[in-house]
Amino acid sequence: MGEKDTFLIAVDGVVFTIAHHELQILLIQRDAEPFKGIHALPGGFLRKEEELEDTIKRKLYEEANIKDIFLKKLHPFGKKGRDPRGRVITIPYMALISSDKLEVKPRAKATAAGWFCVYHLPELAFDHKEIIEDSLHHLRFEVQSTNLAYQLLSDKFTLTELQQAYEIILNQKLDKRNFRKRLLALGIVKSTTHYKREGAHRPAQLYTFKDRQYSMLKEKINISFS
Amino acid sequence: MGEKDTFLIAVDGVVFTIAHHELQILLIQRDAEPFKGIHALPGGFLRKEEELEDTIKRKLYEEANIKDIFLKKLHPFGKKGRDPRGRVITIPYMALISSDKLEVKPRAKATAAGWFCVYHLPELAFDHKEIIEDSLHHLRFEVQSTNLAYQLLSDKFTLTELQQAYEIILNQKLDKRNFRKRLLALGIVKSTTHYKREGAHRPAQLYTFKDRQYSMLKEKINISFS
DNA sequence: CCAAAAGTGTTAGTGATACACCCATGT
DNA sequence: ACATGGGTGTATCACTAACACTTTTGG
Repeated sequence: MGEKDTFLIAVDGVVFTIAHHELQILLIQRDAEPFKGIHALPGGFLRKEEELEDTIKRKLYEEANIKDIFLKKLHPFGKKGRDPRGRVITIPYMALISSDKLEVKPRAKATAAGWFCVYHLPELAFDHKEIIEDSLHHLRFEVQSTNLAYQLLSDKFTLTELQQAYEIILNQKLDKRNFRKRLLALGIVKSTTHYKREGAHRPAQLYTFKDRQYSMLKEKINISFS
Repeated sequence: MGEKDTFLIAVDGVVFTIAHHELQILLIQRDAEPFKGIHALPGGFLRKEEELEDTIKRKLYEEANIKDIFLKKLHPFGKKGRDPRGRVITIPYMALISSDKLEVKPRAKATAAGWFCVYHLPELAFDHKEIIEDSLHHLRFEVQSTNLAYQLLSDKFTLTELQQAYEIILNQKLDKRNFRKRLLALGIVKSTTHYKREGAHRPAQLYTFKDRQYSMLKEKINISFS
């Protein structure tokens, strides 16, 4: 077992949030070569004693002050030329966070972290653009086949807020009546007795997710043959 | 960049085929510790100058004489205790091969390779059982949302053969008439002017895939809200 | 003429889409 | 009273699911 090649392993976080009616992603600005000054996904190298998830948690905390976040491992990127320093295999983690849990004050090393609209990304280091695109597809898929959206909203929310979240992620308008019918039919939200009153209009009823636990919607992913 | 930890990276092939009316998977028998004599997925360690895909291709060729195979990268497994020799991150590749392209005569190192029904697997080394389960889910999903099945059949085939392939993968009976309607509606196969005659019954028309190129079926993966 | 697999259509039900008006509130 | 966003129902259409008999061949 001694004569085998070994490699650096990185993890990268593709952290999505919704803010200012935009689907945003967290980027840091690199403070060292290569790509110094260029934006990149937060992440870092795996350490010997660490689990993969712990690495990404540690880096998200260090670089963006984010804790307790939903993470989903995606498939690795490992092409030879992807890091000019040498061979690095990176494992992306897709993550979602509610914007009201946010308080991204970059800590310590002060690599300026910031949120960027996914449709207007700056130039990116490494193959991070590709990684982000992959994650975005994944996010869109997940949001339609799981109850993942609960990660993006606070405990209580109006159906309009939820609809907007879906619209922003999928980047398309949805029909209000059909959206509500569908949600209730799927049984992923339930109404509360509380109302949100603000502005000169009828107060909106507040809803919660029945289940704040990642779960599959009934197997709707089916090209059924019978 | 010098003081970072480095790791062994393995790739494992989860190679499916259909034979004898079973969904089978390729396993080798380990010829060294750990897990000597126990069955495991074919695979090996990434080398410095190699792309990930080249490693898995090389190992599949060495260990099972398989070439030119469809490969899909899945998410990595990297828990600390998964390999008793030390930390290894493994990247599984799901693969599919038509059983008539097969001629698995284990080469050189003569690690006895063989095909096993996925529902009757022997004891497996490492976390390979978990990896196989993940791949199987993936396979079932892909087969319903892409034209991937073309990998499993020879150039010309009868619709009954194709249906059996689906039934075996999904592990459920399908309705003949609905299956055919659906396939033709999706436009993934087309008829040829040839027939397969065998046995004392009406000859079956032979079909081919319109497109022997991995492609998505029309985005049927949709919990639609509008 | 018998056995064996191929081939083919219709109906009922369910879910998707499209669409427009009244409601409750603050100012 | 008016402006603002909240809330609701119905009709059509498309797709899914269930189901049984006739055809062609070899022996």
